[in-house]
Amino acid sequence: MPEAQSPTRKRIVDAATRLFYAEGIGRVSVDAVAEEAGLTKRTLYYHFKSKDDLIAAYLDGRDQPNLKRMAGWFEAEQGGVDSKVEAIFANLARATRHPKWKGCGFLRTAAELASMPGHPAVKVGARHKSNFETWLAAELSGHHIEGPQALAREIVLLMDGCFSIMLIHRNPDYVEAAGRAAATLVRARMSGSQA
Amino acid sequence: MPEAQSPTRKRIVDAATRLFYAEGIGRVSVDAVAEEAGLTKRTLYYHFKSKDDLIAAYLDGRDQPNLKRMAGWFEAEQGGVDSKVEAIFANLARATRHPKWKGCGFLRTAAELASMPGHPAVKVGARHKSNFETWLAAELSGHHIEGPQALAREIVLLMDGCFSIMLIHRNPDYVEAAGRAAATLVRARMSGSQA
DNA sequence: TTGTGTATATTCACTAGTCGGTATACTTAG
DNA sequence: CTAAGTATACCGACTAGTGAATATACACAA
Repeated sequence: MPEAQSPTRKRIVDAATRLFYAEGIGRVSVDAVAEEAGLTKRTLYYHFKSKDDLIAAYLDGRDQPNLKRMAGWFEAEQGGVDSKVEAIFANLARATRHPKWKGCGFLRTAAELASMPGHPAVKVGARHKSNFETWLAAELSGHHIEGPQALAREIVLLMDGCFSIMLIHRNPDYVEAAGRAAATLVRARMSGSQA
Repeated sequence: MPEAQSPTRKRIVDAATRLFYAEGIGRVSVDAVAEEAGLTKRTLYYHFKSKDDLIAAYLDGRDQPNLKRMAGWFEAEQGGVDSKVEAIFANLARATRHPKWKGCGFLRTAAELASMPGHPAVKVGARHKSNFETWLAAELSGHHIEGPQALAREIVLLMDGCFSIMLIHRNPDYVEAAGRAAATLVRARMSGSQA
């Protein structure tokens, strides 16, 4: 029985994270992950019962870092809520320009597992996306916004639209456009506003 | 040299379409496509030079049918442009309830090929998405809408957000929410309107 | 009408390599 | 001595792609 917080386990997850994100879960073999981690496949299978298990662990490890990154962008912006939302997209547009950027790992994994809706990794992804939506709704509350939950969902849709379409067009203009649309939706729900 | 419109070639593309959409391009072998088409792998390789070539042909065959489906939904709605746009999402929400629905084939393929941005199938997908955006912008023009191109792009982002997030949550409420957001964005750009 | 050449289209059998997963044995720390 | 952890070596199944032979159909000459 392997320890949940074993350093070896962490090395495996780190290696899996690098490879799975860069190449996609279907294009990376367990052998490749083991080699990247500097150990043998048998050791990997001592710490994880299957590749599916490892995929879920990979996504689980990305949940909090991703949320903190988004929250950091949101909080760093000094303007109103609409500006804070738009700032997330502005930072995202910058991130997509990085050569190693390959979209959202959660969405890409869900796309690869579209024929297995109950896959544990998809459940981890669903939890992450819900976490983000809930966090955003909380941030939007108490700013004279009607329906912060509904607004958070609309913004999530725009953001995931960015992630997906960027893999097709590779054109950050789409992310900027999404940011403007998100700001429009925020202002449309601000009481006393007419645009 | 195989004919471009050979009936055998069509059988292969049809078989590939069924399997690739249902399982994903990475989870379907060339052998499986050949068997589904009722011929041998060697024959398949007579008509297509590689699996990548076949994947591109699969997506190319979905371009026009997909566009016509969207256009049909748009035109069938009797109300204003905002209602017509929302109708696309309403129909989409219904489509996502079908058990065989597995998201957008173009986006899923792009997600699987995220590490190969120049892949011919990704280019086919980019052309399809551009075709849709261009068609929508044309439909939005001439209805007292400011910036129909920018609006079409925002709607595309919401739609692709639906496709992606539905693979994670499998909850059609997201599609309905996207439809309402799209209608809001349309009305925000209608001259003389205050919402 | 018959025979022959040629291009298209299809099959069987195969390669060389990769896949996820495991049986077995060894090392090392308590 | 025991048990956790790691290594070597292997499994059967599957992978994309190919070599060589062959079936089919039609053009054209005798």
